[in-house]
Amino acid sequence: MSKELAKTYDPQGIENRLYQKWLDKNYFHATVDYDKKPFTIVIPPPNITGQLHMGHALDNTMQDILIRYKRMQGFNALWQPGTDHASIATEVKIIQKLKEEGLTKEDLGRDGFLERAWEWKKEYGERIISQLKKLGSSCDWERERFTMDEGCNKAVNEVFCKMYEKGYIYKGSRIINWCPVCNTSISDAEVEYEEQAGHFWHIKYPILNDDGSENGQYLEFATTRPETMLGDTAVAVHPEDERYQKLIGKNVLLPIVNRKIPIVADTYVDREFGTGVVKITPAHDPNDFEVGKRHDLPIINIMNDDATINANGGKFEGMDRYDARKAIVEELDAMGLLVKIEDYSHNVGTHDRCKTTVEPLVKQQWFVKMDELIKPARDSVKNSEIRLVPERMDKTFFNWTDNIRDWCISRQLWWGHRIPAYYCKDCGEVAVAKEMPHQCPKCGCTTMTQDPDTLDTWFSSALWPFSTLGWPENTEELKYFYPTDVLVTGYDIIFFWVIRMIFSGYEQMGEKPFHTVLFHGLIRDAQGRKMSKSLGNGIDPLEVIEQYGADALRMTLITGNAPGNDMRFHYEKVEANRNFANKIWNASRFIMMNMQDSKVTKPEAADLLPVDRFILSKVNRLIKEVTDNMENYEMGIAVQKIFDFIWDEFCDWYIEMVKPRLYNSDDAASRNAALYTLKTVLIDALKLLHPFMPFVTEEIFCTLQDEEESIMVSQWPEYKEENHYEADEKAIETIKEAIRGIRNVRAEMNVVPSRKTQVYVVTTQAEMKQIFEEGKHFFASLAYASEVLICDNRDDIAEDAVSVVIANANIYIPFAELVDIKQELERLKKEESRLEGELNRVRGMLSNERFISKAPEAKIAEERAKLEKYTQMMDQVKERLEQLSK
RNA sequence: GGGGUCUUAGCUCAGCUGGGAGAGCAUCUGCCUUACAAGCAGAGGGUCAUAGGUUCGAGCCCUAUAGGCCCCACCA
Repeated sequence: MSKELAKTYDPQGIENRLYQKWLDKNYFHATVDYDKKPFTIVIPPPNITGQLHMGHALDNTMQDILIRYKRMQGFNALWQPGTDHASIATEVKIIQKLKEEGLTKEDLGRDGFLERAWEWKKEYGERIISQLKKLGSSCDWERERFTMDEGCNKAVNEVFCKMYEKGYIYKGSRIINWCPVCNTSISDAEVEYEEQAGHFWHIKYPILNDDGSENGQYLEFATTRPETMLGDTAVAVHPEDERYQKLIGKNVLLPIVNRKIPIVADTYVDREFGTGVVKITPAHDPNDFEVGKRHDLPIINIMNDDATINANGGKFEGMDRYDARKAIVEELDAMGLLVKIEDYSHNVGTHDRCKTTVEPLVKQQWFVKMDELIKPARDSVKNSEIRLVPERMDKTFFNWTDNIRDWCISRQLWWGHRIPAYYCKDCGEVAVAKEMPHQCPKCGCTTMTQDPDTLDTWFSSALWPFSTLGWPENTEELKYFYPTDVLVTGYDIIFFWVIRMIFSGYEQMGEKPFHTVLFHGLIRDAQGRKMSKSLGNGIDPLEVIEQYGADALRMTLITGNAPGNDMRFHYEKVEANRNFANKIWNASRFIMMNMQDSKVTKPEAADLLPVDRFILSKVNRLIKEVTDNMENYEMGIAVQKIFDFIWDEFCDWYIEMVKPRLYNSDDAASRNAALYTLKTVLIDALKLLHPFMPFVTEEIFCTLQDEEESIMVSQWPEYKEENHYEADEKAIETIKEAIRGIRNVRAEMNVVPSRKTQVYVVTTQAEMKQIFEEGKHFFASLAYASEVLICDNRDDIAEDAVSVVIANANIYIPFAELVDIKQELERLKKEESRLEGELNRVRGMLSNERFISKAPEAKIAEERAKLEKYTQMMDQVKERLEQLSK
């Protein structure tokens, strides 16, 4: 009846075939169905620039685990997939490609460039999707979306117009971060600070008399950016700084430029730092910009967009910022105004994409006003409407929400959502509208032009949880699947994305976008370094899949990892998990081999032996624990338990214990009971494992029982009180302990492995007698016993027999010619001191009045039971020692 | 400057609300036992960073110290 399985598990071939089957059966597709509860995850859309990397692999494995788990639990599970246009990242890549062809984007023009971009999207968007499929991701591919598709575009325009009308979006001239290489503004979140060695130039400006003549005194200060002096419009001191009280309100002469600039007083200046004097360049420093606003200082921009000096820089016009710096320092030196140069290490802002030093510039840009919008987002986490896992991420979250600044959303790029603002050529009126107005709302002329800028790529991803469900249309999907359930992502994009989705959800939908955010960490290389292209230490998940299978990779990424923690990637771990897949494979193969010529039926309760109930009880307990762990997003713990159960409890113990019954066809009822138990437990274990290792579990499941079409639509196992067999678990644990003891002794005594030995169990306890009576046959197959005798005393057993002591029983193995009394004495002494330690601990606890009065009763009872057990064991060891010492 | 986090077996890491220290890999010993040598059986190995405190009881909670990593802020 059952099909044959190959001797070793070979993921190649199997994985692709099964994935295709799932697609063909349409299992991943979720439709609105009010009879079922929805469970929804929206994918963090991968960029169309990239290939699948380990971070994606982890992120998507976690999502797939949750989705598969919930789907098996009967939820209407929707995993909403899609890709991100990644405006700047993609644009940079396309420009690079054009450069190889000797072209610039200007050569192509805006339309030509966009055409190329869409070609890029098609090619690389498909590639990343196909890579996600290799992982086993059970996304609803029929619903695949793209951040720049028609619907998302509509959502973006809708939000932009709505927020503009409400005053949340405004255009303003403010200081922003400018990337002179990418030629665009960027948001604060895109600036990375890095420590760089630089210099501190100490410079002095001549102080002027009221009549404009130099008074011969100087004001000294230090700067890391001397070239910006061309745009200085003041120097500032602290208002309470006694040294400079008299100078406040006077002027200094800006050298080279020969401009008279005032000395202003502002609390921004730190009196303790340097000379307590700061040059103020409102156009090129965010802090100076603020000072300038307070004192109504002119803003003199001295730089072009490519970071060369502009006409305001006089003779330095056209020079690069660093060349100008050199020239200006030289000139100041020649004028005697350079006091000294110090080495100085400071943080320099760089663009996270291209690592170019950003230039703060004052420009007209579009902004989102954040102070009001952020409130519901902050409250949602504060009052646990949205739960961050792990909890510590709350602090990171609040750190951002409490210090938020307005979000610069316009980008001087072509690839992205074009800003829906239109300008009248004649009167300059600005009209923000979803469609280009045919005429100017103010002067009525018909020449309106659209704002050339595009939006920050995160503007559209912020809308992702609802735009993908059809918003702004009021779709059935939106009503049914929104709010979504869990968002799974890396902690590195909490500011870029998570926070922005949350406030967008509240603002646009009036409701949170998800109730839980499950964070994961970074995957590092074996040395703990970040995987990066420049280091060349990246590991390609597709190669790992190719070599070891997707299941092994998925296990590797989940095992032994807690939410939000970084992890290192070791091939040894992948290998161990590949071996695990093979282990299950072979265990299943073994079971199927034995089922081949018999029809397995549900046995009578009386036919189940204690060992059967033991494993049924164990798997029942496992079901409960794993389900609890899954509910708490403790995937690493859950999968570890499944791993241990399958390998240790099921394979190494249960299967070994029932082998004799399988080989003995005389007792058909017992054989059937064993087979039934094997099959039942295996199926439950496979189900629990399926979300983690979808392929191998599916292949076995389908081979094992032809009637079921797929494990992924089977039902998640449930804990059942009637499957809990406390006494049988205890009995089999006792037998296991005895077997381990005998094996241990045999190994230590170097008994020839194949040599059979007699085993005597001495106990006067009725309960123990029964346990051993029922379990004595296990000693033959698992502990090389030729014969097991259960007796009340050791009178008839050879004096030099070796003993194994377990609670309430003493096991003797006579090794007449082998045993070394001295060695055995040593062993027993070791055991004695171990028990001594345990007894001391337990007695200490129980004799502590405060423990008795304060500890929970269950704990006290537990310790009392231990005391009894250890006391008995100790008595036996002592008795044994006495006999041997005679 | 502010915040977070880590320090547990040789290595990489688990350890959920405090109640007798775990896994994988590596090492050592013995086994090709008819599911699996990608395997089986056995063993060694840890004052859980340090010092205090809370508690009947601390790897876990609190404080301080040392070292590592990360995030935010950016005193020119």
